[in-house]
Amino acid sequence: MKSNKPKYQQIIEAAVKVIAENGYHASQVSKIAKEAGVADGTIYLYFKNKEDVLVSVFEEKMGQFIDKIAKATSEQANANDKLKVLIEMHFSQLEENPDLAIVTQLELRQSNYSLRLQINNVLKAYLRVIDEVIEEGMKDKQFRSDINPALIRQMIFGTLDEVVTNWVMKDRKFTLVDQVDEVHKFLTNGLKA
Amino acid sequence: MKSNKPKYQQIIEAAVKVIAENGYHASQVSKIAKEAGVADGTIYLYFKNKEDVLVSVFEEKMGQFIDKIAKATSEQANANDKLKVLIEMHFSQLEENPDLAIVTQLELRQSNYSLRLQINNVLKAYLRVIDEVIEEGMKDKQFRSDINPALIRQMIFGTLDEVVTNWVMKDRKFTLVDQVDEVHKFLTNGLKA
Amino acid sequence: MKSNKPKYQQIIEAAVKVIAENGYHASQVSKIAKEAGVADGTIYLYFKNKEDVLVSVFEEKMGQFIDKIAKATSEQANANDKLKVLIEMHFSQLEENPDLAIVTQLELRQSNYSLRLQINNVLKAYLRVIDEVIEEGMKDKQFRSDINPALIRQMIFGTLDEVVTNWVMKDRKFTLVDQVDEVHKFLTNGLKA
Amino acid sequence: MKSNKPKYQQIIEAAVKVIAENGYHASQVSKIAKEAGVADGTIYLYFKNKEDVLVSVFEEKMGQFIDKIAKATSEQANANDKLKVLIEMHFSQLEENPDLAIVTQLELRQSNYSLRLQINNVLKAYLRVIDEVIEEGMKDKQFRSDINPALIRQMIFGTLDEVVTNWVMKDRKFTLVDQVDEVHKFLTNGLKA
DNA sequence: TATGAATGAGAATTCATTCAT
DNA sequence: TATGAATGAATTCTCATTCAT
Repeated sequence: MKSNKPKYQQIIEAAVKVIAENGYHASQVSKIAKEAGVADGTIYLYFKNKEDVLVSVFEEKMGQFIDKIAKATSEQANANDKLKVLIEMHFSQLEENPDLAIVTQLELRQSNYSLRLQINNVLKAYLRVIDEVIEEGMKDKQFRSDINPALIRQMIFGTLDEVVTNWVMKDRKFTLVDQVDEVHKFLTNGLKA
Repeated sequence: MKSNKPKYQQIIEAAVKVIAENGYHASQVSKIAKEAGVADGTIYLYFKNKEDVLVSVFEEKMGQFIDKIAKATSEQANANDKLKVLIEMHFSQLEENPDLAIVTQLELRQSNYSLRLQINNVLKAYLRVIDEVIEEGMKDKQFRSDINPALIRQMIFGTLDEVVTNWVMKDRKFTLVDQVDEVHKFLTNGLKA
Repeated sequence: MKSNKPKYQQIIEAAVKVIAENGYHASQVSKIAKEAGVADGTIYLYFKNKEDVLVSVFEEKMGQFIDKIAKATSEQANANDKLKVLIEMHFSQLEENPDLAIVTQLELRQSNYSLRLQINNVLKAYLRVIDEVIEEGMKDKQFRSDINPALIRQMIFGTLDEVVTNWVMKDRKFTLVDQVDEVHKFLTNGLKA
Repeated sequence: MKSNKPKYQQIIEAAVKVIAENGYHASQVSKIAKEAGVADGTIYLYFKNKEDVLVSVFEEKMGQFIDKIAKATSEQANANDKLKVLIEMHFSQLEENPDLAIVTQLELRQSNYSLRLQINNVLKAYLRVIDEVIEEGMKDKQFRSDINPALIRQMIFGTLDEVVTNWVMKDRKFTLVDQVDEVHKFLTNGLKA
């Protein structure tokens, strides 16, 4: 967390709301400022520029998202259970924060290359959590030993990401957490020794 | 294919090249026109607006992409083999067309919501191909019967898409088709009866 | 002259008028465009940016100013007469174009360093004309031989420039060309052998 | 001198330094406050607004500049000697204070019309000193009697000012006081009876 | 006196699209 | 069909100034 100043958090929350409601390209700085209840110029006391606001939204929100998942998996005894909790937490956290889901799955992906790179950088922490689960599964023989961990991690992340994106694009008409078991079964079957 | 007029194709090809080289946001209509060797205004004789150019790029290129995959899978005898060929074709086609891969995996995703919807519409044809493979696999007992086909389709597509995106973002430093066997094994294991 | 396109000249003339009437800092691009009867964007078809408009104003107008003085001095037989004509032309041209006088003596001097450098570059042509008169005067013994030509040139230019600036700042309440004889006498006395 | 309060002087000195180092347009109030070691708001306890700071810089510094020249000329016995001392003092004071020279010759001239008027007002005291020398020279027949004193004063000031500006713009690569004799000779020759 | 966080007005520039030729 | 000059709407960021403390 970059700052505990209340205005910093206000602006972050306002940005999520404005982007979720208006879409990436219609989210002007002035709109975010108004939603946050501050003057346009105040944004620039807390952020370098507009891109910095967007990156910070991702850092703050995904940071918490990832921390919770990392904590929850660490409390599980084996790789299969860890993977189960990871899927559960991934789905439930986004299901509980529809605005955040819209922002991360749809809107922020419309950003330019520079922002995409910074977003990917934040995601690395999540990919490492997945990597650790895979490693543990291989060591404990829950997963096959002939897998390419990096490729598997891409497939796990791609699977989860696509399911969530689909759910958002279908206007969240089905329940995400209800899919956990089947997704988990698919992934563990794909991996089992 | 919307049109066989040579200028129509010229503009499509120019758009792919310009977007791959400059990125989505730096691909102005005037740049595409110049690359295509026509005047700016001429673009509007063949396309309704800029978005229509981009949608058409996706339609033309993904249309061919999907047709080839549909044809190849139809020539295979069972679901497992069909899935194998689908992965092979998905990877090999994009590996052979790096410009197209950059455009579809990275650049066109920066587009606005309206364009994304139209892109998804084009993708439906591909998703139907995947659906047919899944159905056949279930019917022939190669795949489990307790799966949710729609969810499985999302996971398969998400897996392939993420692997390709990763390959593009890593500047295509590894060989995509070398991953086919492992991806196929992962998916069929996840699905097998 | 950079261009003969009519719009180019329209914009130059509009800029002179707008700057003379509103002052440097209140001369927005949109105001110049409106005065020129073109759209804001049209300015950018003919000029790289706002600074380029201002530099071009100076280049065009001072270019003509200097050309006329160079031609007139070349038609005089000796250094004293050349200096006389130079002063006459310097004063009369600005007296006949009050807007231009305001722009060159007051407004464009408020510009930033980059523009000032480019303005100085244009002025070099004028300084060379003065230098040639000084050289001829020294060669023909009309002027003393113990002078530092560069210093003398600065003093001549400084003298003329200050007199004109004063005239502009005093709202042009006296007649500039009436001062020619006395200025000429002062300068030639200061220089005579 | 408006004030003897130490902070007033601190701010004046800071403004000269900041403007000399950063240029007029990059000299924000906050930068001057930081250099002076005070808070932004403190500036407004001592000055009405930013323009007032800049005017005060000119008043303070040029006030001292002019006082010294007035005192030095008053100690000379005749107009020619007074003019000599005036030139000497004009050049030497600016040569000894390069920051001040940059500020008065280049940076403050980029200011708006209102500030220029106030600067000219300060300069009037200097112009009166020049006027007195001219009057004395005419009365004592060292200078011609057929001159227009106001015009001559403009030419003298223009000459000195242009020479100093040139010296500053050429990055002070030559020695200003070495030019005193030639400038003096040029001016007195131009004026002598 | 002194602080410094907050304010909010203001302007250059881009580029998709049009339309007279 | 084809051209390309012209259009004009739309938005980020800076910085002088204020005022509650």
